[in-house]
Amino acid sequence: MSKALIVIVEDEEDILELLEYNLQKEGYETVGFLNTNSVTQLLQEEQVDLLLMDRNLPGVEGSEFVAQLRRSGIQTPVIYLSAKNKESDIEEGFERGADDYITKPFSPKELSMRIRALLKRTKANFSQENISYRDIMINPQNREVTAGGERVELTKLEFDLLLTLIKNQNVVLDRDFLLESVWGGDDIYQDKTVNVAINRLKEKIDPTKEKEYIKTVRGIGYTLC
Amino acid sequence: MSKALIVIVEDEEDILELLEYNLQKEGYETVGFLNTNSVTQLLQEEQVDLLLMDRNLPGVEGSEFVAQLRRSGIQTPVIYLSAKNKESDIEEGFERGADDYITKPFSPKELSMRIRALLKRTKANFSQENISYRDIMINPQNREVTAGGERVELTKLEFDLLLTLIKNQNVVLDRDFLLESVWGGDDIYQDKTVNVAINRLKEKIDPTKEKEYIKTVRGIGYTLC
DNA sequence: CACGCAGGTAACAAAAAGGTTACAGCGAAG
DNA sequence: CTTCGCTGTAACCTTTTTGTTACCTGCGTG
Repeated sequence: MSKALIVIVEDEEDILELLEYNLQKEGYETVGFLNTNSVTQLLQEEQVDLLLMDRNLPGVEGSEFVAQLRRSGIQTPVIYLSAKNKESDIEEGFERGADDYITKPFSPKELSMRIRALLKRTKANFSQENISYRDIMINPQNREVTAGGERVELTKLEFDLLLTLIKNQNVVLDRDFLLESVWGGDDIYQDKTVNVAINRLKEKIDPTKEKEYIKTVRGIGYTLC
Repeated sequence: MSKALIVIVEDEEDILELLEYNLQKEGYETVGFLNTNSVTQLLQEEQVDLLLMDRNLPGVEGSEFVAQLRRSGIQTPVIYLSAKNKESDIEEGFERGADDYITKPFSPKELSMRIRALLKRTKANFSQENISYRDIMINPQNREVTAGGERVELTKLEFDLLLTLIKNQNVVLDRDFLLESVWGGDDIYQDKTVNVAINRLKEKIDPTKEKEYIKTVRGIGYTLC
């Protein structure tokens, strides 16, 4: 199991550094931000395990930011760090999607324990692994494919084809194998069917034909390697 | 969707009653104990969703009891209620398997929020929170739905369908899954049944067809993303 | 350098899939 | 007992996907 990735948003640079230092020492991978600007993007692109969030940020209120995240479907666990310790503040924090709420000043040790407790409960649930090859990323859960950062729309057949190619990267797959595993072995198809499907797939993931993801192996079939 | 079951261990009868009263008011099912004697048995036999644990029990120390539970493989989430608020005590509590640690005196409201936050992560279905997707808000308690601020009247089927779609947003749900989880796996239905139901749902939550909440994934099923 | 063959391309038609509407059976409410 | 609303099915239409065919391209060998 790889290191958990923790994103920290804290506007005071000293505190941010201290937090990062402590958490890295505990064996976490950390990314720090001084404001919320590019956090959303990171959360969408990377598998972030935990968000440590100062509530007293200049500009956007931390909890409002989290509420936005929740509305857009991002369920990353959140722990608030806050000097606001009025009961109503804490309530509001939880209402807006917090998983835990720690009031400053806090002991680094307690923070660490709370992080561990929360990760224990959540790490397992977020195990949607993305499969990838070079700059192609595939999310099997929602069947989204990006190539070179660009979103690519694939049909069912194309998606299935790409998936088996990527799952078997570095192996040359012959047409019979592909027909069997992608098309399903019952019906009878021609070998050419594979060629055409591969072609359509190539056209979509690499329209300019610069990347040459899929290599043709003459006389056998195709491979990603 | 049934109520979450919370077991409370607290030796002071007054406090125990107060806790039970508050939590039942929040819609939880509770079982109270004045000591740890028969708690283990209950945890093994029933599907208990949360254990609220006083640390200062006569006889066995609360955290020692939880440590034993963990050793015997019981992973029920635990929140400690404790007057012990020394840093070392809190650390020890977490080390011995706590998921959260609340120091007395605490506000009933904060306890309730922390319970909800923890259940959200451990038992997604018991969340009492409103679930939402974009500008659709759904209240599972009274089955009220609003889309774009407008109240929408849904039939039971439509509601259940929307709920599972929202709960699984960002995941493509195929028709078999939907038939299984919304219609119930016993009877046999046609795939087309899903199409028609989705259509009726679309018509109600987005009559003008501008929002396009529900995306069709050709060859697979539907998704909210 | 030319020939043959495997693979690429493009066009087309069949098939598959989804949307839409209508209708009938069923059960709940009155 | 009647009525009304919900829901599954069927029929029909539209759109998208995909297998096939025909033809072109280019590689590799003799």
